[in-house]
Amino acid sequence: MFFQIDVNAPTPIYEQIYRQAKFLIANGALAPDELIPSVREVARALAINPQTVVRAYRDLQNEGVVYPVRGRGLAVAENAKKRCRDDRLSFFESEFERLLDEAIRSRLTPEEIRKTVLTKLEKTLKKRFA
Amino acid sequence: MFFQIDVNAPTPIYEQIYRQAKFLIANGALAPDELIPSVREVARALAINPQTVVRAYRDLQNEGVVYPVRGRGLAVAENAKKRCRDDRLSFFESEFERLLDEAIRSRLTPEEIRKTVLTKLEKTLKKRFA
Amino acid sequence: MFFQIDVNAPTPIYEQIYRQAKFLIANGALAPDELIPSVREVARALAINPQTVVRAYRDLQNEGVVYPVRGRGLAVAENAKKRCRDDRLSFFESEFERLLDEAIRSRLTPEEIRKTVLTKLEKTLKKRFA
Amino acid sequence: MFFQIDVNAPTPIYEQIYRQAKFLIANGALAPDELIPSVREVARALAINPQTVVRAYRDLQNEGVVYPVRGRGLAVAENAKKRCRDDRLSFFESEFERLLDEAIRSRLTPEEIRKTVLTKLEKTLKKRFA
DNA sequence: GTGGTCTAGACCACG
DNA sequence: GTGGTCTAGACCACC
Repeated sequence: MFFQIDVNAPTPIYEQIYRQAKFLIANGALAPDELIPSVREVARALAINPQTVVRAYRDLQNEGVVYPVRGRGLAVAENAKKRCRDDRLSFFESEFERLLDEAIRSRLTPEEIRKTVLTKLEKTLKKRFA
Repeated sequence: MFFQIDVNAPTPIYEQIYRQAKFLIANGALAPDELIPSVREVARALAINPQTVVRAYRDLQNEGVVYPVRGRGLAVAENAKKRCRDDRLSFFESEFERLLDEAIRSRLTPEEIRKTVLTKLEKTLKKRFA
Repeated sequence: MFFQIDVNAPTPIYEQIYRQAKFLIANGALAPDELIPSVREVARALAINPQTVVRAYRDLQNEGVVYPVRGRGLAVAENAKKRCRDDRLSFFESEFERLLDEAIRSRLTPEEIRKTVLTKLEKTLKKRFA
Repeated sequence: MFFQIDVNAPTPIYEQIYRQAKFLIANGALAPDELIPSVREVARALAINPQTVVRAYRDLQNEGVVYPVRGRGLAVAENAKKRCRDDRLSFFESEFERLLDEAIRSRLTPEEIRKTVLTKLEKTLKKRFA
């Protein structure tokens, strides 16, 4: 299945789906005019309520990333790839920035922050991409 | 005022106060047996609901970091400094780890993650500690 | 081809076909006892699902506007012309009325409504019948 | 109560609320930084399911027309008035245009269209604003 | 089969 | 008290 969700993550499930869909489009894994997996299919595969998927797909539609094909499903918009590409890192980047801001407000020193980030980063990447 | 909060941050206000109090204790800015600022004082200074401060202070009490002094307020516990020191980086570290996890689930490549983190890190530290 | 549909319009495709068929009959473009275009022909010409055409033709049959000719298709009923004539403007009229109702509920003033309608009306007619 | 809905209208209830909220903001009936009626309040007053109101309010938030005030409700954004003003007539205008387009596709003549619109317009305005 | 809307009710976080 | 999320299930329109 396309989507990998973590029901225990603080990020809402619908948002995880929403973001991953955009990433898949950016990657080209979902091509323009191609139908994305149906609401029911995703709900079944992830063992979640269809409404949760509906919510994610509605947000994608509101952004113009996908468009409805009557009676068939939702398809990737022509111009979606470029737009999703632009969003690609900005999610991650802005969340990382917020994290740094709060660390600074909490009086962590630049050295502490830098050391923690660099250590954790390499350790995690090593472990997850070993 | 001791605390610097950001009402627009996704982190609840009460948690921002809770964390910063612990950091201040770890730093020694709030010494053992010293009274911490009163609920009213904090609420007025930050222009927030007193209940929010109450909630933060309750969490601190539940952890044994502060203890009530009848009629006078809340004071820093004797053994609090050591305990807060241990927590010092763990908040930041664990949140950064969750962020990395989601980035990986979202199919960002190690290179993209590393580049984004390093760039943003230095840029932010430079700007905020210039 | 007789029918002109807009797959992006909010009006269902089958209803667009249904209405246009009735208008064509009212106009005399489709005469009594004349065969209307076959389901396959229409579906192919408009590049739509044959079931959609079937649905439109079923509605026409249910109203008695067309009748089946075994092995040949659907033909226009004798008394259809008069009946279609009566429906001619009522679709448009009733939809326009609903539109006005919602505009009023949305607090648009009579002046705003009148001005918008008159301007748009003349502009559109001019452009489309130039 | 602020909102007037028609449960029998083809327009979804949540969209009726969404639109009327924008109109009220454009009118100044809902001022910047003022709290809009709560989800529960609206649901009770209109005798509809709170989720339906939630849906409308979420759309307003996504557009940046209202913003959440933690624990208190949703407030009108500073720049919302201008934006809503711009949208004010465009809903009505674009729907009217779609209606005209379909009338033309249905082979109504310019004269028929003009006569129907003008008659219905004056009759409705007279009746509703008598 | 598809998505869209609505209802009903639960639980949570926040102030 | 507020909004946010999720579940469960119904009914509809469309193809």
